[in-house]
Parts: sequence; C-alpha cells; structure tokens
Amino acid sequence: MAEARATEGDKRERILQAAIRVFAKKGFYATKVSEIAKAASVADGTIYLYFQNKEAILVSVFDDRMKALLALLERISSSQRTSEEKVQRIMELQLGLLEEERDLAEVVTVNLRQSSTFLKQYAAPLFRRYLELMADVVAAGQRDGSFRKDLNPRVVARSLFGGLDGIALTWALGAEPPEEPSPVLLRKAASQFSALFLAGLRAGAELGAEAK
Amino acid sequence: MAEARATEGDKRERILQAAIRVFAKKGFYATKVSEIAKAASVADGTIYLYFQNKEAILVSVFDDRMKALLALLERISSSQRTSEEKVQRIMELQLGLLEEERDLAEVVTVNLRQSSTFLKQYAAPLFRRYLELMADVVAAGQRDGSFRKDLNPRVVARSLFGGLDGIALTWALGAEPPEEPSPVLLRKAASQFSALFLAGLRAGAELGAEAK
Amino acid sequence: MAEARATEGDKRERILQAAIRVFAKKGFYATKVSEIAKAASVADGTIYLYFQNKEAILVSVFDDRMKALLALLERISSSQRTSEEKVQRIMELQLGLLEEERDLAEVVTVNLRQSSTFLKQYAAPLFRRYLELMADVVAAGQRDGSFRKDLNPRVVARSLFGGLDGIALTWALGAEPPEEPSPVLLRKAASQFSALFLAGLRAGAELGAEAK
Amino acid sequence: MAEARATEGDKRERILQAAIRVFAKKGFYATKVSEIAKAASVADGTIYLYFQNKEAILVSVFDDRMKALLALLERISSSQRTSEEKVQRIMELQLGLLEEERDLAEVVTVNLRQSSTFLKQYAAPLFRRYLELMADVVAAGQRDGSFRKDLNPRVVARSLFGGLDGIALTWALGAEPPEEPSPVLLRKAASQFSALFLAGLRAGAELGAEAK
DNA sequence: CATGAATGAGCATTCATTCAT
DNA sequence: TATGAATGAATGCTCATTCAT
Repeated sequence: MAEARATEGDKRERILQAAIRVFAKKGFYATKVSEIAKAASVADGTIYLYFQNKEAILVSVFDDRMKALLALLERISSSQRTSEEKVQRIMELQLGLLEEERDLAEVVTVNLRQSSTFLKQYAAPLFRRYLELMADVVAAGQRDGSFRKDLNPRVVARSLFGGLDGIALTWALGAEPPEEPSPVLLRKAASQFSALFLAGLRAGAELGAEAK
Repeated sequence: MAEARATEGDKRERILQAAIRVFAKKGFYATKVSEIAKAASVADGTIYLYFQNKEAILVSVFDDRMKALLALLERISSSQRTSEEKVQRIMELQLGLLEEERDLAEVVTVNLRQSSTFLKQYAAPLFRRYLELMADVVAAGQRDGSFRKDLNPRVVARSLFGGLDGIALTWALGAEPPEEPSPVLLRKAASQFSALFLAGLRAGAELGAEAK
Repeated sequence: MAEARATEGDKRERILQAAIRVFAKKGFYATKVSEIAKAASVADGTIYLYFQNKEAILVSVFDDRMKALLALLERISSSQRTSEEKVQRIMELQLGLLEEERDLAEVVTVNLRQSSTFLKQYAAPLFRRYLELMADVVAAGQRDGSFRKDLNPRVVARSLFGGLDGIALTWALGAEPPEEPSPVLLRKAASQFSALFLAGLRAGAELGAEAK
Repeated sequence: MAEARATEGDKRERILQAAIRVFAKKGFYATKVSEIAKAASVADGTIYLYFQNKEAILVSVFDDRMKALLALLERISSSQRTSEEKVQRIMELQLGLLEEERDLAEVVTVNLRQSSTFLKQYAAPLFRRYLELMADVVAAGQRDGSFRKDLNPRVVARSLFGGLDGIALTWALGAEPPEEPSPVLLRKAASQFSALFLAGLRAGAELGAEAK
C-alpha cells in the first residue's frame, strides 16, 4: 500500500520528469502530449488527471524548480557570508543547476520563452523576483562597502543573470568547435566570468573609469 | 516602372516587416500565416511566392538583420578606434538595434529560440560568428595592453553578449514596475553595464582579485 | 465485450465501405476525406487512426479485395476441374465480383488507375500475380491438350483480363441506351464473351487460320 | 507573317503536345497547369487563352485524337476489304496508335478515367461511337458469312476493345520482367491476340462449343 | 495576344482534449 | 484513478484561375 501510494505520488513527478526530457529535446511546441505520456509510461488521458493542459505542464516545471531556486537564493541572501561570496554562490547556483540538469536548464532558459503570453503573464513575476533577490544581494554589498556604489543594483543583477544565461546558452547549444560541452569547460567559463564580473563590481573599480 | 519595381521589392519587405510585428506580438508558433498576410495586406498565397514556408520567414528576418549586424561589427572591429571604444561601440550597436526596432529585437532574442532544430542548424553558425568577432576585438585589446590577459576572449565575448541580452530581455518583457520601458532607461542601463563590464575587463583589474 | 470488439473491427471496415461508395461516385481525387468520414459516420480524425492517409484507403480497398481474389483464383487453379471449366470459373469470378459490388468494381478498375505512381509501385505486382495465375491455368490447358499451343499463355491471360475489363467498364459506365446496366445483361455479355474466347482458345482453333 | 501565324497556330498545338507528355508522365490530377505551361514554353496565363480550364485540355487531347481515330475507323469500315481484314486493320489501328505515341495512349487509356464525371459526360458518347463502329464491322461480317452469328456484335466489340486495352495497359505499365516494353513485343502480342480473337469469331467456331 | 505576379478558395492532416469503459 | 479510442477544430500550404500591364 505504501508502494501504491508511492507510485501514485510518483506519477505526477514522472510526467514532469518526462516532460523536461522531451521539452528539452524537441521544444515546447514540437512536443506532443502523447510523447510525454509515452516517455512517462502513462496513458494520454492520465496526463489530464494531473495537469489542466499542455501549457500547465510547462508552468509546473518552471514553477517547481523556480520556487526551489528562489528558496536557495533567499538562504544565500540571508546567510552570514560576505557579499562577494554571496555573489559567487549565486553564480554557482545558477550554473550548477545546468551542470546537474542540463535538460531542465534548457527548458527553463529556452522553452520558457516560447509562449510570450505565458512568459509575460506567469513567468515574469517569478523571474522578476529572482532578479530582485539578486539585486538585494548587490545592494547589501554596496551598503557594506564591498561593491562600488555608482551602479543600479537592478542593472547589475540583470547583467549578472544575462551573462550567466549567455554562457549557459552557448554551452547548451554546443560549444564552439573544437571545444566540447563538458562540465569542466562550463566551470572554467564560470570562474572566468566570476573574475570578470567581480572585478568590475568591486569597490574601487569605478575609479579607473574616467570617461563617459 | 520604377514604381513597379519598388512595389515588387517592397512586397517581400512588407511581408518581412509584418512578420516581425506579428511574431513579436504573438510568438512564432502562435502566429498564423494568414495573420502575417493580413498584416502585410497581401493574400495568403502571396507569402509563398517569397518564402518557402513559415519558418523561412523567421529565418529571413534573422538572416537579413544578422548579416547587417555582422557587417557593422566587422567595420567596428577593423576601425582605428581604441579597443575600449570598440567594445563600447559594440554595446551601442547591439542595444541600439533594440531601441530602434523593439519588435525585431524580441523576434531575434526570443522567437528565434523556439525552433531548436532551426536554432541549432541555421542560427548557431551565424551566432558563433558574431561571438567570434566580439572575441577578436577582446583579443586585440589584450595584445595592445588595454585589457587584462587572464581571461579567455571567447568567455568574455559570451559574457558581453549575455549581459546585453539579459538587459534587453528584461527591457523587452516590460520594465519592472513602476519603471516603464523607455529608451532612456535602456540607455541608462547600457551605460551602467558598460561601466561594470569595462571596469572588470581593463588591464589591472585582475590585480584586485586574490582569490580562486 | 464481443460487442466492443465487433464495433472496433467494424470501424475500419465501415470506413472502407464508405470509401468504396464515395470513390465510386466521385472518383479518388474528387473525394474529400471528410466526405468519407461523414459517409462512415466517424470523425475526420478517426480515419487517420486506421489509415495513414487518403491514398492508403485506396490501397487497402485494392489490397483486401485483390488478396481475396487471388486466393480464390489459386483455389480454382488447383482444383480438379477441366482447364476449360477453370477458365470459365475465372470469368465468373471476375465478373461476379462486379455483379455483387458494382462500386467496388468501379473503384478497382477505374479509380485505381488515377495515381500512376501508386499503380506502378503497389498495384502492379499484385496485378502481375493475378495475370500469372491466369496464365498458369492457360498453360496447364495447353499441356493437357485442351488449348491450342501456339499462343503465349501470358498474352492469352492479358486478353482474357482485358476483355473482361472492357465488358465491365462499359457496363459500369452505364449501358448503351436504351439498354440498362442490369445484372442480366452483364451475365449475357459474359456468356457471349466466354463463347468467343474459348472458341478461339480451344485446341484445333488454330487450324482455321491460314493467314498472317 | 506566315511565320507569325504559324507560330500562333502552333501555340495551341504546342500546349496540347506538352500536356500529353506531362499527363502521361504524372497523371491528370498530379499535373500542374504551370508544368504544362513550362513544358510548352508558354506563360501560365497563355494556356487560358486557348483552353477554358485544365480539364478542357484533357478533353481536347481526347477529342482531337478520338475524332481522327473515328475518321480512320469509318474509312476502314466502308472500305472494300473483307470483314476479317477490317477487324485486323482495327486492331492495328488501335495498337499502332500506341506504338507511335505511347504518351498519348497512356493519356487516353489511363488518364481519361480519372474524372469519372467527365468520362461519363463527355467521353462516353465518343467512346460509344467507337464501339458502335467496331460493332458495325462485326455485324457486317456476320451478314456476309465471315463471322459466327450467335454473338451480339456489341459484346464482340467490347471484347475486342477490352482485350486490346488490356494488352496495351500491361505493355504501358512496363512489361512483366524479364521482358521489356519493346514495340516488337507489342506487335507479337497483338498478332497473337488477333489469332485468338479471330479464331473465336470466325464462322464455324461456334460449332465446337456444345455447352451453355 | 502574351505575360506571370497575385489571388484565395479549398483540403489533407495533426493533435490537444474528452469521455465511455 | 487509469485508459486510449474518438473527436473535430484549427491551419499551413497548393494551385487553378484572373487580370493589370
């Protein structure tokens, strides 16, 4: 009976996992509900016992993971680390997600952009919250004197997110030959991005710039 | 006769412009070919005199603009400016594209990711070329002593592209309330990103970093 | 449950029967899939659960009946009858098919010729096999002394098939006024054709011909 | 000017010739009007200066040749030859048509059956007339004592037409391997069919048949 | 007469969703 | 709950035909 319940509870999760796999491989629109069903070893109709419609699956994928990510981000934000360490932890978090679950990352970064309606209505608030938490960390760093104060924390957050996403995107699309998309290279790239980004963000970095 | 030719040349362009508008508003998959036709004031069938199929329209949008962008990038790269000025010109170029044609930007950054097959097969090489040109500028800056030498130019290029794209994305998705998506804000954000990025990239920036 | 299975089995058959009716009435190309669906009292999409596409329906009509026909022909061929009786049974078989299912006959003889690609690739082998079985019966008759030996059995088979098809065609097209396309007339025509054909085929018939 | 008129007069003929070629290769429905135009080196619109619509082209092909055929048939019918010679001339005529213009033959025998509406409304009368002329020759042979009198001339005509068509069809479809569709084989088959058919038709042939 | 770009009605096919079992 | 056969609305694309030049 515990078995049965576990199986039942699993079913929603199994569908979700299958969806991540198939969405990542074929894209949201090109994915047929029946393909998800097959990948989850479930009947087509069963999907609709757990999700209202196809888009709701994508929403759930995003929702589940994004909430987990936000929770982690909040924990980082409120931890006792230095601001710079926090930023580095955030980078590791966002890219670590990739390394562990490349399919999920592709779904979140690529597929999510497919339904602009959905993106704007549902994902945007969560995404905004993610950026705000990043911005909070930056702002705190400005207050404690770690980071330069002449930059809008929100712009910094967007740059951070965008830079990481850009690295992730090129990595996911397949590395530029002759490189290969190995976790090693991703970590190398991440560490260089970190060096670039933090050097620009540190207090004192603004002094070198006289122009513009 | 000049009229006639102009009209003919216009028709393809009119369809392209209409497609950019509709793709931006509704997304690639949600856009019906008949909608593009209506927006371009042509018959449905006329579309197929100029484009092989719906996807080919998206390809053309990307292709036309990307090639123009690459040409500009090459001119910047081979100009007599300093390396730092070149990087700034690149930023202006990529974001300026947005300011002028917000719909186009949304199509290129958002819709293009919808057909992963297409993205990987067609867009990736052009995109890669774009990144390579950026990397060349960075590498030149490293050689002439303007930029720190401990960073892989390609990683820097991806960070630059990603950061700009992130800023563009959040801008295109609608600014974070109560801000509004004004060109002014975009330019402000761009200037701050520039300050952040160049400060991290300048020769000497690596000295502040002792860790990792 | 027996009910359910019967219904399921029926559905494919129902579509096939409906297709025969509509193809016969309007021709293959002029027939819309939705018309077949309506005639079979199924939804349009249901058709595609049983057939890959419109042409596959035509193939199935041909295939199902042709295989049945070939089986009957083989039984006739290997029976204990005299060669002449066998030929007469073949004639009855081919024309009897018509009498019972005029629509089917029209589909097989007329519509099948519409997709030359299909005809050549799919139907030709089955058709050839049909002719070969006929030729075998003729050849056997030549060996047992019933039929004249100076004719190529294959040519005889083609003549037999063609003659029957010609009679069927004119019958199916509507009899020549003021006659009407009655089974009676078909049977009369068949019996006369039989008399004509067998008289020409019998051993000894070649003696009367001195010319050419 | 004579040149010009010749060219102009040619244009209709050129379209017709092109249509025969393309119809024979791809079938009536699968042939695009633009393909005929291209094959005739004419603009698409030009076709409609000479023919009301696509079907009218097929009608014209049929009409032109059929009328010529009927004229020849009438000449044979009213000639001074013996009845048996007349039948042989008819066979040669129908099959000779094939040998000389295989494309045309395929159009007439195969494609014409595609539009059953058309076939019934337009071609049937001409076809009937063709059969009637054949039947007249047979009837005349019965009266002059050449042919057996127990067969309906119309049925004989249909058998004759059908047999020839069957031979033509199998020949056009490609001979049964390893034979090849050579004119030689067609003539051989024709001569055998002639021997078979005339032996069955000759006065006296009915005597051998006691049954039915 | 000739052209061929433009038209738009028409149709096969797909696939998310439902529902009887 | 689970199934998967059935549904039918939705749409990309074709191509015969027209007509301004």
